[in-house]
Amino acid sequence: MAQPIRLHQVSPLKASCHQCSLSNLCLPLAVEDNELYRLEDIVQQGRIFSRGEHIFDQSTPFRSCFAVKSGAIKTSIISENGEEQVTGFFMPGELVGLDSMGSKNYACTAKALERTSVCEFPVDRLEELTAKLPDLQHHVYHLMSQEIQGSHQLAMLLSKNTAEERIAALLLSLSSRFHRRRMSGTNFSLPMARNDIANFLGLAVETVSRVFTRFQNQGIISARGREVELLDVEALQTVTREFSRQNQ
Amino acid sequence: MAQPIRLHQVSPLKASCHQCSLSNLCLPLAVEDNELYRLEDIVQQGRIFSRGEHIFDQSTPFRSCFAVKSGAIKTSIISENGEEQVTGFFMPGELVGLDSMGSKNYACTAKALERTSVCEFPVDRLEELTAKLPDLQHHVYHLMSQEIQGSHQLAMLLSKNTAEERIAALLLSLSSRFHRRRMSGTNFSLPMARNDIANFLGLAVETVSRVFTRFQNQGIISARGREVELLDVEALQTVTREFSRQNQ
DNA sequence: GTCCGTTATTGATTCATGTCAAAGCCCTAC
DNA sequence: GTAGGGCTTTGACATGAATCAATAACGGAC
Repeated sequence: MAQPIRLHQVSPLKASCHQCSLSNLCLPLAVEDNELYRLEDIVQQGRIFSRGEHIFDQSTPFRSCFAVKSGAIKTSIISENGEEQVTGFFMPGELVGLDSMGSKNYACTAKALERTSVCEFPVDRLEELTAKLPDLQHHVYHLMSQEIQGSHQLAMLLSKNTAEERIAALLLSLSSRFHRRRMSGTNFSLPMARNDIANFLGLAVETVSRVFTRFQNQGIISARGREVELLDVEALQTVTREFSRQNQ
Repeated sequence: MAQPIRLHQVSPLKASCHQCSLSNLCLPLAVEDNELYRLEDIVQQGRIFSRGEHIFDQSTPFRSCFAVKSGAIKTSIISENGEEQVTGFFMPGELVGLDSMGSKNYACTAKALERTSVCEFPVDRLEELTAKLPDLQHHVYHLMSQEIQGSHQLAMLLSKNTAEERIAALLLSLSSRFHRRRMSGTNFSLPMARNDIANFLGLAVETVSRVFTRFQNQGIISARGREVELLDVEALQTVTREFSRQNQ
């Protein structure tokens, strides 16, 4: 279908959502094709962060949300006494920073787990745009509610489930997120270290390590470092009995 | 200051945010006086629920958010295998249902902990209104992000803190929420049963009970059933070292 | 006021997971 | 290619909180 020609040229600083392979996962998902230029107007092509770099931290004034384009990000909160709690992992197509909406500073710290590129959505402009595009507003509400639900699901996992159940749940969650991007859901490489997994799931690193080897001995998975293969998804689902709804 | 007379009469079904004592905590907080009638236009005076009644559950189609007017509500998610996880307690002035925004059904079950009255905000109309009132939209984003943050804080509490720390944190959170309503922050009655506290904090009831008596023996609190007095807030804060930021 | 079901407390024991300690592995940088 | 530091694994042991079990207190209904 021929699109009417728009006078909005793609500048080097502007992202082209039209051409982005993640447009069916990211915000463009909720914007009509003929309105997409409005989103492109406000998006800024973010820079590339190398592994370990901070995208922002809890002392940064909150300006923007970030969509992951490639790579992966972990977010965590750090308490007064310096303890860290990993609150999430963000993969391509996912939006980081929603937990800070309406706050003065970011509510968490975001760190690139690997070489990562992002698109930046300045919130003041995003809020203007969501007021104009009801579908987009609805979608942002939806994304935020998803994040609340995911976090509640995590709380449930933390308070009710064993180490094995937690890890099975995480593996399945990652699996479905890879799958959504049309990548293998059974053969992938973990973007995060054991340490991050442990912290996220409220476990000691040693426990994570032990569960991985246990799963391996049972033939459920096969793992070498960050390389993982899910050999028996059924078995993992049996272990879990929950967390399934976390990603829609 | 004289307000221009509005032709919007207060019908029995409509709430009067103007006269509501909670207007400085609830949504009216983010609406200019001269726009308040718009909010009143969409609010429905909800009915009164008696203790134990469901406001909605996970099979109810999502239609509305509810503001607590009096009483208290607990929300929880119930997993496939029937396990319950209490996800929050809502006191007067607080908004229930944000975790379901954009979903087909409610994401949780809401139950009145005591005789409770609510105001109802149908979401379709609320979304229309937030598109028209930028401040209100901003506030809703803010409330949702607060809920994400609170839930992350809970996850941290669950994964990093001892039973004593969790309970101290909850007591302080309740204290500050009572205080915000200009009620005593040191002398109040818990709206929820020990069981709900236990479930929320990922503990066994027995543990909650034991910690209560321990705190009592240490002279930190004094408790008789649901009646609680905080005798040494400092001590509680020392126990906690976190969770403080949970309520703004 | 009294009865009965629910909720709370207290005690004894068990167990999953944390902690401490020590190798081993891998990956990067020189 | 090799050296170094950071991750990861594995083992031994300690422990906080769960579980099981029983009693006690409460609170609503009649």
